[in-house]
Amino acid sequence: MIPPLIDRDRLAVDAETCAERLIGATLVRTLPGNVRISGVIVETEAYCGAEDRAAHTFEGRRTPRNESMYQRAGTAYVYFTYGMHFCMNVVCGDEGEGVAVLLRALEPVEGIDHMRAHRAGKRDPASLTERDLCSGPAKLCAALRVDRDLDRVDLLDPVSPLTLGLDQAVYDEARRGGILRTPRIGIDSAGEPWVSAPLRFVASASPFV
DNA sequence: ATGACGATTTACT
DNA sequence: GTAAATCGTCATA
Repeated sequence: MIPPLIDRDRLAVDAETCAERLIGATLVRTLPGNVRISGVIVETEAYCGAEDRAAHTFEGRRTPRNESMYQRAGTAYVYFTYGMHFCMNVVCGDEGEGVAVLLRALEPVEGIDHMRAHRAGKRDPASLTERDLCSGPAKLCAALRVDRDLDRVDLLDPVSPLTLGLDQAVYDEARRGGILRTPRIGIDSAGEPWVSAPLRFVASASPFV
């Protein structure tokens, strides 16, 4: 079924609140040929803007790359890293604030065979377990074929090729086991207090992280 | 113009 | 556990 879009007001809050709130929401990718690929968000990280040493917008840095992070809540911020991977964020807060939530893992729902094909690359698609399809920020982008073309897309516009939905039953089920908070991953050079700040959120019951 | 460095993943020892 | 892959971006000059 098609989940209704999330309300923009629900996203126009601080990154920490938004990151917690996005656990259980559904990310939907639409490809040419009526192909739908979707999954439920089970792991997120908050990036808190100018004050956050680990954020791309630290000290108000504004460049062509991170421009979309300053757009209104509900905008996608997709960036290229390590010369080979894409990662995606959901912009939150107020327009011009530069705060966002990194999506780190999904529970695959629709288009699982397409995910396999997109993630396999040179490998045998059948060798990938379902748990391995979207369990990482760059993995989920590969699985849903999210790349730089989707940077700056409005995730709350129903005609966008990438949207954010909220099905109440799915949402509740994903959050049933509770939500765990831990420090963020891969930001070791950011220094304290940011390295140990508990800004990563995980659906504790999920095997898909 | 140049160089250092990633909000990572994968394969290999 | 360790290391390679791989290149756009950004700060410095």
